[in-house]
Amino acid sequence: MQYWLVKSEPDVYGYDQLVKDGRTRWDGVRNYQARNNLRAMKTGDLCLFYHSNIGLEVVGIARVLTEHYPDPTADKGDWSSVDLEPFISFTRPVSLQQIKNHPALQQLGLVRNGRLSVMPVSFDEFSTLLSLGDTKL
DNA sequence: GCCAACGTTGGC
DNA sequence: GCCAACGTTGGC
Repeated sequence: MQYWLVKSEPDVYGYDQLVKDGRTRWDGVRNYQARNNLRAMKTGDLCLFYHSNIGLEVVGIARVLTEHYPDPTADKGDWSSVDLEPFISFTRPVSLQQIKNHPALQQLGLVRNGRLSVMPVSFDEFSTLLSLGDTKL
């Protein structure tokens, strides 16, 4: 089981929308590093769901439903998508400020490379974020 | 709205 | 293969 963090702008596609839809295709990724991370996802992996631009907080967790397949929204190039479903909503969202201030989260991709939209997260980081979110699995 | 950080493109 | 120019992302 691997852990990830995915970013989305909530005015484009927020966690609430994922809950409403029940599942969604995570497409439109056009960055090689992020794409390679998508390709490494396995069914059942858990993704922390971060709201960028607006909110700036981790709001919940999504679950990987399918392994990667060609991104149908890409008319050229070699891009991939996976499908996600909502898994659990955080009792309390975890702000970027909290993350930046937390000693155990300094290695998080979100802190180190603010522009990467799909990144791996260690089990320890995942656990830390879960407890900051006042949430249990 | 600004700007820093990063990725991509294209000329040489 | 290098690097300057440009575009995009995302926090502030």
